[in-house]
Amino acid sequence: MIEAHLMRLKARHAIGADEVAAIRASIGEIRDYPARRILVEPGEELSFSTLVLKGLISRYKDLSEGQRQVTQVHVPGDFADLHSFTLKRLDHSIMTLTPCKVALVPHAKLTEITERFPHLTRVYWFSTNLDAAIHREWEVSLGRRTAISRCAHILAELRFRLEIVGMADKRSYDLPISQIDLSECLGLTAVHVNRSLRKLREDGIATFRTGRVEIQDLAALEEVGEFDPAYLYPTAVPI
Amino acid sequence: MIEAHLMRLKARHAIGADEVAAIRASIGEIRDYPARRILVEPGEELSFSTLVLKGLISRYKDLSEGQRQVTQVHVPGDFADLHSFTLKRLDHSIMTLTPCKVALVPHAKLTEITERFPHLTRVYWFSTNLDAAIHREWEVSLGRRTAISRCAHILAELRFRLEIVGMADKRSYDLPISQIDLSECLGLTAVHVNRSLRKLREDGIATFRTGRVEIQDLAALEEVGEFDPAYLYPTAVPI
DNA sequence: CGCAACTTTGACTTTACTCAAGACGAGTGG
DNA sequence: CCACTCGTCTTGAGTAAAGTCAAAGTTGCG
Repeated sequence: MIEAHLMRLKARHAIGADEVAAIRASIGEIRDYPARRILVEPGEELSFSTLVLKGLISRYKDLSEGQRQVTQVHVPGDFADLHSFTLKRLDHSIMTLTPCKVALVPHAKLTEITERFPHLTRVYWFSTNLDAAIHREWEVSLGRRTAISRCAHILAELRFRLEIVGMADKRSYDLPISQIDLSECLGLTAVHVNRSLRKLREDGIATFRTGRVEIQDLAALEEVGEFDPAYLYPTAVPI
Repeated sequence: MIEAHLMRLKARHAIGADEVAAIRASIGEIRDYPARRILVEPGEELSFSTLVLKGLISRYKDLSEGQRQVTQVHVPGDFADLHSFTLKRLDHSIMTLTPCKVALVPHAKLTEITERFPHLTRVYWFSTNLDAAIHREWEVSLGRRTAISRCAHILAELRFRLEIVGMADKRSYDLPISQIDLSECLGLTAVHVNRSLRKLREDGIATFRTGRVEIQDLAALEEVGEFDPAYLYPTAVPI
C-alpha cells in the first residue's frame, strides 16, 4: 500500500525496520477521491497530512482575475502536504488532478515520530526540503526559461520523479492531465503550451497526447529543458 | 547578537527558556562578509548552517546563458540555509547582497536539537516550511503577475518581513540592493524593472531609490502586488 | 577629478497573450 | 448505431507585454 512511499524514502536514506514500523503505524484512514476534488482550502486547520498512494495531486493558488498558478505536482509516494504538520493552515489549495487513493497520517502520529524517532524526523524534514528544492527549480523555469524549455523541463522532471517510484522508464509514462493543467503549472496560456508541445513533437523530442508522454529523444528533452536532476537529490547524504 | 532570530521565532511560537539556551549554545563562529561574497556553491558539502545577523543574503541559480534567477532573499533573523542541515549539498548558490554579519551553526548542534528538543525541532522545521511558502508565493509572482505587480509584491513582502524583526515601518525601510538584483528576483530585465518602478513612483505608490524604499501609499502597494501576508504566517498555530 | 557601476530613456524586436473558430474524442441518450 | 454535447485540442490573425540594443545621465568612491 505505501510501498511507493518507502521506495521514495529508501532511494535517498537508509530506513531502519523500526522506522518502517513507525511509518506503517502512522497510517490512518485510506480514502479514494475522484479527479478534480479539492482536498484542502487555504486557511483551514488540518490535523493530518495526506500521503499519495495512487494518482496525481496538485497544489495551487488562485489570483483575483481567475488566474491559477500550480506550485507543485505530487506523484505516488509523495506527501501532498507534509508541511501542514508544522504550518497547520496552508497558504494554498490542494486538489486531485486524477482519481486518487490517499492515506491520511494524523499529525499526532507525526508529533510522536518527532519525539521518538529523531532520524526519521530528519528524513521527513528532508522530504519537505526536497519539496522546496522543486519549488526553487520551478521559480527558475517560471522566471527565466522560454515556453518550450519550460514544457521540456516539466516533462523531464515528472519522468524522473515517476521513475523513482517505478512508474516511468526512459521512453514513456502516463500523465493523464490536460494541457490546461500543464499551462497552470508553467505560467503560460493553454494555447501557448499547445504550440510549444507541437514544436517538441515536430522536433522529434517528445509527444504528449491522450494522457501519455512518449519520449523520442530523452537527451534532447533534458537539454532543451536544461534539466539537471541534482535538485531532486537522487543520491542524498546520510543525516 | 541573535536577537532578530529569536524575535522571528517568538513572533510565531512560544519558545521556552531551555530552548533559547539550546539555540544560544548552538551558535558557533561569527563572521563578517563584504557585499557580493559567494558563501555557498552548488554541490559542496556543508557541515553548518548560516544564520543572518546583519545584511541581506540571496539564494540563486544561474542558467547556461548567463541568466540568473534569485529564488529567495534572506533578512536578519533568517537562516540562509537551514535546509542544508538535511540536504547537505545545495542545489543553488548563496551570496551576500550587502555587507553581512552571520553566525555559523554546526549541523552537529542541530542534530543534537533533533535528539533532545522535539518542540524546537518542529519550530525549525516550520521555519524551512515557511521558506517554502515564500518560494510558492514567488512562483505565483513569476508565473502570473505583471511586472508592476511583481515589483509591488516584493517591496511589500520585504517590508513585512523586515518589520517583524524591527527593521521597517509602514512608511519606509532600507533596501541597499540594485535594480539589477531586483530584476534577478523578479524574472524580468533590469530595464523593465526600472520602467515598472517609475510607474509605481509616478502613481504615488512607492519610491525605490539609493538603497531605500519610501512608501507613499502602503494600501495601494499591497493591492497592486496582490499582497496578502497569510503566506508569511504572522500568526502561527502552536506545534 | 575620473572611473565604474548603475540608472534612465528611446527605438525597435520578440515572445507570449487574446480572441475566435473549427476539429476531435469520449461519453450519453435516443 | 448514430447524433449530440462538452471539454479539450488545434490553428490563425492580431495585440500587448516584456526583451534587446544603444546611448546618455547619475552616483559613489578611490
